[in-house]
Amino acid sequence: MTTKSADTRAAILDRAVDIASTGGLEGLTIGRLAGELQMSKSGLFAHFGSKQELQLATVHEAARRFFDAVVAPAQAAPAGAGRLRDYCLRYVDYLGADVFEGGCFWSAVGAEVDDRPGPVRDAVRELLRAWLDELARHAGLAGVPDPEELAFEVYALVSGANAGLRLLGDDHAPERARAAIERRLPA
Amino acid sequence: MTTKSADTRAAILDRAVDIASTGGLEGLTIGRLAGELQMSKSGLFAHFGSKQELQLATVHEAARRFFDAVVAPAQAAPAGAGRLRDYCLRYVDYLGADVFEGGCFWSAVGAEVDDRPGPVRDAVRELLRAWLDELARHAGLAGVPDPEELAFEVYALVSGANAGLRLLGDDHAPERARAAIERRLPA
DNA sequence: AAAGTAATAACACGAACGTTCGTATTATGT
DNA sequence: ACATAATACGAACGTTCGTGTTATTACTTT
Repeated sequence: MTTKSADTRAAILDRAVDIASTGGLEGLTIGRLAGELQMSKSGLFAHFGSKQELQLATVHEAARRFFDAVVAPAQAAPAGAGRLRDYCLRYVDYLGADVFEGGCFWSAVGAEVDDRPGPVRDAVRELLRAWLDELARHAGLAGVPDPEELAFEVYALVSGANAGLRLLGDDHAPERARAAIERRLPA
Repeated sequence: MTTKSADTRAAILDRAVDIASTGGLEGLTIGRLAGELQMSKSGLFAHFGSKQELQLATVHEAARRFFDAVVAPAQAAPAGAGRLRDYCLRYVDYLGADVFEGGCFWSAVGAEVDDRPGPVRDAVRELLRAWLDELARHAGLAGVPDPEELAFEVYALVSGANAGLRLLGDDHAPERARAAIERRLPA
């Protein structure tokens, strides 16, 4: 059963994720969110109880989107080198796929929360680490000597491509990242 | 001649850069800055006339610090491969050198302004591009096939190391970046 | 030492922030 | 149909934001 409340909550988070991907969790204000969704601040607020809960819910919703866009579709590929390559390709492609309105959610939010201790930072950190672990796991299965080093490099290159795309307006930044990753992947 | 006003302004910007490196330009509020420096909001405000001017001055002061820590000391090395290597080493080292209180200023601020058009974003963009151009220039002198690709990769890896350091708390992230860069540099 | 200028402080403003409260409306279950 | 919960609303709270205006201190220069 899909209750009314759940629908509203989903609509709120759907918009919240895009707002946060552009303006960060700081730009995600309850007033703005309520305005865009044409509902009252208090009505919206009641769904979460606090700003922090809204932020946490937004982060987890973003993780769901990332999972659907990058992780899930790659499950068809065989574990190890194949899955690793599939992950990497989709990881780069996701930058240009408008999964989030403001580019990579994690790049936008990561730099924002890294010096702000608390549950929100912990959630972002844990989700990112889980993703890197998953990359490293399949690199390990593929026989890569230092799987964590490879996971780090892939993450850095994709994040750099997002910055190149968003900040510098360099349209072939993703292609640069793809080239670097391709050169790094096991044959 | 060093007037009183210039000294105060320098002290303000000195603190402003560190605040912005932690909380971003959004966390750099006039009230907080005035409080930490034990002066009135209006007295501080008079030095800049607007928040945007304060932000621009802060960005340029950050550029000066980066220049002093990374660019200037490398001028001793010979142009080309030598300078490129020196740049890269200092670029990585600067992450752990506490040049900014909150890690890499450009990582903190870049993701924040990338979706916010205006003079501040333009300034950050131009400064970053100048740095990448300088890296690429010496890569070109060193005979690297695709100098801009190399500059991009170095930038991505250092930015990634900052994220690893700050967000994940991974202390050997810089070493990972160093290893990747070393492997990439011309012999 | 006095006059004049530059720098800082004090105070107030409108707007937006997160949050709380009481009330009205809409769905649900009997 | 009616009772009861779930959901949304509007208004207001206290705080902080950036930005002015007006006064007072602190420096410079004669």
